[in-house]
Amino acid sequence: MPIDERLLDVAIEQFGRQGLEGASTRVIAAAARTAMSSITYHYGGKEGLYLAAARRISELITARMGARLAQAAEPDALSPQQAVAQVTAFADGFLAMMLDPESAPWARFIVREQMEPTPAFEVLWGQFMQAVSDYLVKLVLRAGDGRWKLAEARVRAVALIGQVLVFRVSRATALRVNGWEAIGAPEAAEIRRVLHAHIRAILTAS
Amino acid sequence: MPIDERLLDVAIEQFGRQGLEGASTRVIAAAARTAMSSITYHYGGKEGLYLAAARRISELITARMGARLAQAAEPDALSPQQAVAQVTAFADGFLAMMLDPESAPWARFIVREQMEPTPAFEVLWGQFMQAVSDYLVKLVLRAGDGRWKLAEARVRAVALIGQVLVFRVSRATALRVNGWEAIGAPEAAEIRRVLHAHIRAILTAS
DNA sequence: GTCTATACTACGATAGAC
DNA sequence: GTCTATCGTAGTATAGAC
Repeated sequence: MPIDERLLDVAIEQFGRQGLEGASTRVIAAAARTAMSSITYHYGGKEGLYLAAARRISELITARMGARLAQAAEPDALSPQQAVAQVTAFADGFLAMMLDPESAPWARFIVREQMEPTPAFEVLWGQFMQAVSDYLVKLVLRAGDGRWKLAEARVRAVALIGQVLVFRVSRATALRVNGWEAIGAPEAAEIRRVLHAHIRAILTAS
Repeated sequence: MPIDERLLDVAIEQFGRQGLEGASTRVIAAAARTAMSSITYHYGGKEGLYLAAARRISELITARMGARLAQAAEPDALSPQQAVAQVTAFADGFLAMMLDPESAPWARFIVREQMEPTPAFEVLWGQFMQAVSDYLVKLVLRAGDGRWKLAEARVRAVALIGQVLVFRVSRATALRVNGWEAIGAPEAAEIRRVLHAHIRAILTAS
C-alpha cells in the first residue's frame, strides 16, 4: 500500500477521534510509517489531508451504498407496498453499515462534521449524502401514496434515519440501556426486528 | 459569577467543541478571564475540569428533565393510552431541549463521550441517563400493554430516542435535507407533528 | 485565592540532503 | 518522493509573589 493511501487510512482514524485541530500530523505520519513532511508533499498540509479524508470516506460509503442506489427501481414506479419494502431494505443496509466495526472511524468523522461543520461537510454532502437522502425521501413519498406533502416526507425521512443512526452515534448508551456487552449477530437481529416493525407502522398507518 | 463557575461554563463550551485533548486550558482560562493556574487550583488540572464539566452538564439536564420525571405518575399505574401520551410529552420535552441553542454545547460534549467514552461517561450515565432511560422503557412497556418483552421495549425506546436525537446530532444534514436555514418555531412544529404521528403509529400498531 | 513567570513538551511547516 | 533537522508557536503544569 503506497504512502499516500496509508496516510489517508490513518488520517480518517485520527481525525475521526480527535478532530482537525486535535489530531497530530506527527502521530499520523508515524502511524503511517513515514515522515511528517510526506503530508505536506502529498496533500499540501494538515487541512489538505483532512479534505482528502472526507473524499475517501465518501468513496468508501458510495462503494457500499452505491450498488443499492444504482440497482434500485425509480421510486415513482413502485407501488406503496413496494416502497415500504425498499425503505426496509435501505434501513437494513444502512444498519449493517452502522453496526460494522469498520464504519466507526467514518462515523466519528461524519458526526464531528455534523456538529461542527467545516468545508469538508460540503464534500460529504455533495459526494453521497444528497443522493442518499433524495432517494429515501422519494421512497417515503411513494410509500405515503399522496398522504404527505414533500416537506412532511422529508422530516419523516430524517426521523427514520435517526432510528438507525442512534445505534452508531449513541452506541455507548444503547449498550447500557439494553444491558449488552456488544452488538453482535443476535442483537443486530433484534434491532432489525424492531426497525422493521417501526417502519411498517410509520409508513402504513392511516 | 465566581471564577470556578465561569470556568465550568467555558469548559463545557470548549470541551464540547474540541474534546478533552483538543481544548486548551490557555483558551479556557482566557475566556473565563482568569489565569491558567486557576484551573489547577479549583479542579486539579485539565482532566479534573473535564469531569467537573460532565457533572455540571448532568445538573443542567436534570434541572430541565427532573421536573417531568418527578411529577410523572408511576408508569405501571397508567393505561396504555396514557402511556402513549406520556411518551409523546417526553419526546416534546426532549425535542425542545435538543432544539434549544443552549443545548448545543452539552450535546457536543455528550456525543463525544458516546463515540469515544472516557471516565466522564460514567458520570453522565449515573447522573441522569440511566434514570431517563429507565423511565422511558417503562412507558414503552406500558404502552405496549404486554405485547413486548422487556428486551424489545428497550430497543424500541432507543429507536424512539433516535428520532429526536437526529435533529441535534445530524443537524447539518437535517437542515440540508429539508432546505431549512435554521430550525425555528415553524420547523419545530413540523417536527413535532411528525414525531407525534410516528410515536402513535409505533406504539399503537397491532 | 489569584496572579505572573517559567520549565518542559509537543505542535505544524519548511528547508535541504539524497 | 522521502527523509532529517530545525524554526517558531502553543500546549500543561508548577513554583512562588502577593
